[in-house]
Amino acid sequence: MSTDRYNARDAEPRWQAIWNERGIFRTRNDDPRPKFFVMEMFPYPSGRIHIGHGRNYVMGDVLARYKRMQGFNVLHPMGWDAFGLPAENAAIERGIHPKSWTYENIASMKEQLQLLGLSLDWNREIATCDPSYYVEQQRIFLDFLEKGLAYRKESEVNWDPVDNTVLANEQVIDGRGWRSGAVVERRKLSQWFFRITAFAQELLDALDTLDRWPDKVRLMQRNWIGRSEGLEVLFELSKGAVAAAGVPAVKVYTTRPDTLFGASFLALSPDHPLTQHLAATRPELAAFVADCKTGGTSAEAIETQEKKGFDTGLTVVHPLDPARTVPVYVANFVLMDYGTGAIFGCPAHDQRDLDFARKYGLTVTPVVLPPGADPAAFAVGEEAYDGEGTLYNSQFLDGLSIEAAKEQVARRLERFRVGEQPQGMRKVNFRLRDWGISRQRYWGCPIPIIHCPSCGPVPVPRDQLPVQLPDDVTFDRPGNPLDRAKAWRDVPCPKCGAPAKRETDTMDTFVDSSWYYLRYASDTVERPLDKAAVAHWLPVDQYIGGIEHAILHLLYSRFFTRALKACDRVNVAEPFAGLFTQGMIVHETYKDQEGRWLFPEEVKHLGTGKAVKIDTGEEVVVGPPEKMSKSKRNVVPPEVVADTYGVDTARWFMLSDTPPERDSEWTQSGIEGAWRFVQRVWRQVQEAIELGAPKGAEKPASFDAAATALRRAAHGLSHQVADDVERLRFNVAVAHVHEFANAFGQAIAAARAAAQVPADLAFALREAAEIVTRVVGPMTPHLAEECWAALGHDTLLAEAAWPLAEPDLLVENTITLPIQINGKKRDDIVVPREATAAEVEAAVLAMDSVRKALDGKPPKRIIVVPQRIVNVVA
RNA sequence: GCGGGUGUGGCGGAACCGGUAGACGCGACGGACUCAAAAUCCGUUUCUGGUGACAGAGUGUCGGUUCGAGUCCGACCACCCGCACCA
Repeated sequence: MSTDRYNARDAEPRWQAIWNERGIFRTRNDDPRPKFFVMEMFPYPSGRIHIGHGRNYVMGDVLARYKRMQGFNVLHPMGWDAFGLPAENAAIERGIHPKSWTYENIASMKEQLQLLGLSLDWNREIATCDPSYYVEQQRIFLDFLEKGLAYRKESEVNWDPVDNTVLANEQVIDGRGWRSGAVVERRKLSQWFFRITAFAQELLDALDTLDRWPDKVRLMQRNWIGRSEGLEVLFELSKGAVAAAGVPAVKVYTTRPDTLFGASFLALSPDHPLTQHLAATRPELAAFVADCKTGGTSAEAIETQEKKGFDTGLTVVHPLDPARTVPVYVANFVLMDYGTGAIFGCPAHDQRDLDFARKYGLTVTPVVLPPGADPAAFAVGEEAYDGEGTLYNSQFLDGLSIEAAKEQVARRLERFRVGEQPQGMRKVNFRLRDWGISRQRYWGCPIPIIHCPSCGPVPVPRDQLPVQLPDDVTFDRPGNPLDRAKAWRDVPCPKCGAPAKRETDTMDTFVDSSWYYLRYASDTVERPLDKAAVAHWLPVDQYIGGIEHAILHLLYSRFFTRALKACDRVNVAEPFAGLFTQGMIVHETYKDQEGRWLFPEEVKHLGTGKAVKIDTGEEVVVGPPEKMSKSKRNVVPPEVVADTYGVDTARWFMLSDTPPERDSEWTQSGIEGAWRFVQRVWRQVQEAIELGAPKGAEKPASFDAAATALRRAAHGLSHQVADDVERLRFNVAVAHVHEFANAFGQAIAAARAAAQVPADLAFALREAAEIVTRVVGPMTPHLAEECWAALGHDTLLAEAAWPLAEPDLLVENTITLPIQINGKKRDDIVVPREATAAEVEAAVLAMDSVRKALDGKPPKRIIVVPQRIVNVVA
């Protein structure tokens, strides 16, 4: 018996060097084979990576290697999402220039990634902070500008009044600036926007075509786009109020016109023109509006703040009942950029309106009666009723369903006139807002615009692109260094030549990641966005990344391809045909008695669930598994795993046990189990070489039961693992390989026990070794190369074909059916595969156990599900 | 606050379209090999009762549909993710 261990530390670098030398993962655009484009979401170069980062790259790599074996021309690229806030924070905190910080991180992360043995085409590597990348992004911006897909408008930012700087949402903590601690204000700035709303309907409709996306992601996008059909309704101001308001009517948007008779107030956004008009002469309202401006701009901050209102004293006339008037409030929860910036409140049927009405003592009139409720007794307490029902308390709507009432109200108000306008207008609204891309920061793609006092914003002429970031900047003061970079900023207007200033805002980093997959398609720097290459490679066949990008990144990318298509730059609308969202790797956390975080390598587990610090023996507090993070020290560096067990072990472990879409826990015992299995595969292949037939031996004419069982197991393995990998069920693929190894082990033991190995078994052993080596190839590629070479091949396994299963070996001739009596399993029966339901029924009724259960009586019912189950109802 | 998800043995999890719950692995226990150990191999391992054959219970909780529910429906509980300037 060969007792040699598989030496990963020797084999892994050796095979990686050979793959590199032969350039086998380099992809050519003119390769005639069918294409397969697989990519993982590119990383932000934050520093060192930990093993938690590796999971999605390994999953993508398994698929890439598998598809290569299936004969595809695979594109599997990698790049760096290299612009962003952390680089500037490093500059502020440690005085390192964002550029050198970023490129140093890229260098070390690249080294770590290469360690994982990923079959990437590094020739197509990109970094979004590189001018050769962002020059094209600036061209795209100008294309969008020409097509009206980019424009400028006012929009609010988080403003830190002490540091005099704009804050990101994550820099606002409990409504205060993270560095200054000052209460944050919302302040308006003129900013650039991409008109994603122009595609709102199309982005919504096309979700139905994305059948290889998770349903939950499509649902999240659908809700985010938030299409609603409603009615815009004009509320005329009461006679005495028109003068004060300066306008004859207020327009509100509602999706529930059926509840109009339940209206008890109108609420205006603090930013509504009428609010602004009134506040100009009423200091107490101005103060209320100013108060509404404190706190962050995030939806979470706005929606969780206390609901507050201000009674303007004005009233409006009810559109369907001129005898009634309704008070007008200003409320902090009404958003100016959704609908018309004004709503009517129907407290009985909307929880937020109800809370507001209770707080300010407004009437609550139910107008929708739940099915079966008594109209005399039904009342709304602390919970609004938003279910189905019948209209009442609503004059001409009484007795109608909600849908019918909506229709009646719309028809009637469309006929009414307020001045020249119809009082009601049907309107489709989207929750989706245009995408604000301006960032008041240095480390991002410069927006190629020059602001001229007389010509306004002027595009930078295309022959002057890229507008490169100046290197000579300082981070010693808060604010955007580009505002202070005079030599860079002050330029003549391209139109009139007068002194002008560059746009100092840079682009949102989501812009960078909205088209990088298109850049990968091109194999030349000269044409970073190459229409023909995009037509060849897109859509991405399989995109793999975290669920945290379910909405923004993926929606922005879907918008980008459409916008680029409108500019005639590409021909593809949907960028990602297949999407997979993988879970994170989590790890236990450890704290010593003083509450300091400890690294896993400082801790030793005792059998009892307790753990101690290795050097002191002090007991350690073991916390639940959490996302790996530097701050909690629950990280495992890939180098350490590679040095101790080898990369293939780490890859195998990452694919094992946990379904890939779920969070997976990294454990020491798990990695040791993976290491044992890697060794087991190696040993079994060695033994099969020793006991089996030589390479190229002739196939025997027949196989006995033992040899056939092994052949069934091996051929079944290749069939099942292919299916598992296609469906990205890597944990099940791993289980199938384990199952095979158990069968392989028995066959090897049988061969070893025989005086002389029979020819059919010898052939089957050899065949099994050849099959399992190729099947594990995508998952443990270095081990597989080593086995492949040991089997006598002088080709690379990475370039071998997937083993084709013989169909005859995949079907069983007999089937074991479970027998249930009254839904409980009581027995089994073995029947021929092609037995009819009637034959099965007869056989079942003849069984002792069934006869006993029936006790001489005929069964009430008997259900035979062919090839599945039999249920006898006694 | 709004939107989305997850929940199965001691642990990670499997179970296809409603059809044998617990595949496979980890851990634990027992055995073989060994002078011994490591490594390896074999066996047992959901819970309760029983020496045993076996019986009963069991997929977060409560209820429903069905011949049959981890799977479908309703209500609830716990935890996780996103919310437009983190990436």
